[in-house]
Amino acid sequence: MRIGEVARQAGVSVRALRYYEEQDLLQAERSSGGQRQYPDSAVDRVHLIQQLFAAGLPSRSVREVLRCVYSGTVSPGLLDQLESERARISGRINELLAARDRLDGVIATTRNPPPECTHAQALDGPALSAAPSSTHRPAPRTTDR
Amino acid sequence: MRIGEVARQAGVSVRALRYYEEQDLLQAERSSGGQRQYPDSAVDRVHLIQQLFAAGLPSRSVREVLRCVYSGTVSPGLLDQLESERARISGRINELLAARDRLDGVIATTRNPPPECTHAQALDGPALSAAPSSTHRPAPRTTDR
DNA sequence: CTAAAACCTGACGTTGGCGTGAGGTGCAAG
DNA sequence: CTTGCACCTCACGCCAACGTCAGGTTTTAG
Repeated sequence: MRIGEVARQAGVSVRALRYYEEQDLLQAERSSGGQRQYPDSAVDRVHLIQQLFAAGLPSRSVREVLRCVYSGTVSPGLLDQLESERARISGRINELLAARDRLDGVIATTRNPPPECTHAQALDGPALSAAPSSTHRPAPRTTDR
Repeated sequence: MRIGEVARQAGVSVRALRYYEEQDLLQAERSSGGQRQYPDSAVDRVHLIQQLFAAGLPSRSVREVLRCVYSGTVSPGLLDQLESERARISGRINELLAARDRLDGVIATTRNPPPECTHAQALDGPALSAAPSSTHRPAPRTTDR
């Protein structure tokens, strides 16, 4: 399989695949003419890479995870690193949930403005239902299992 | 209130506050000597800005949201834009949930490697329980309400 | 055999939210 | 007055995952 086909099947750009090789995330054989040759499994591997990138892992971490998954060897300290990555992801999810709730408040306010805003404009504080609380959110619902 | 105090209370850098002004997200009066003067409400406003940035909104969108929230005026098309931002956030959350599940699979495999990997190394496909499916994930649980 | 895809290797550009000096000013205290 | 800290305005640096152009080679279709 050549690079263009892998790119199509995996839904990424050719440039991305070359970048993955440069970052040592995805190896390829070379044909006599110097062109990259991939096994079919490369497509799945690229999917995994994409998901890990989507999770916000840096390429260094992705590299280690890939080594672990595809070789069965466990480098020391990797587990701790994975756990901390997991924690970061959970934290990020909670951030996004909070932000989405906040945005929902704004949307609701926008959709039907409350009477207190119909006549009074340019309040110097946010008196809308989007309600920025003074110090700290109560951390409504978490997602950490 | 001067810039350093706002920065401390809001937990951001002075540089960030100046950047917000440059991006027209946070205005400030100036003292006779040219120093920025903020009302107390600026701290909450900065919190809101931070949350919107955390949600991945670009500064242009943040600017519009702020105008809406703090003035009560609804610019045309803003609602659609907010909805699409919300959708993006939800999509991002689902990506992260999927990635976290994937990572959990890797972690489980790492913690106690399955027998099939104890003797066979260098499988050309991922036969581990992290299990990259061939084409498309079934989109397990969504978070869009 | 030839033209057109598809591929190759550099190498520079992009994007955003700031970090980080450099070099100068405002302001309250001693 | 002068020390010293907080503040000011440029303006370049950064990081990551590629996009993109340039200029040349390999492979494939006819």
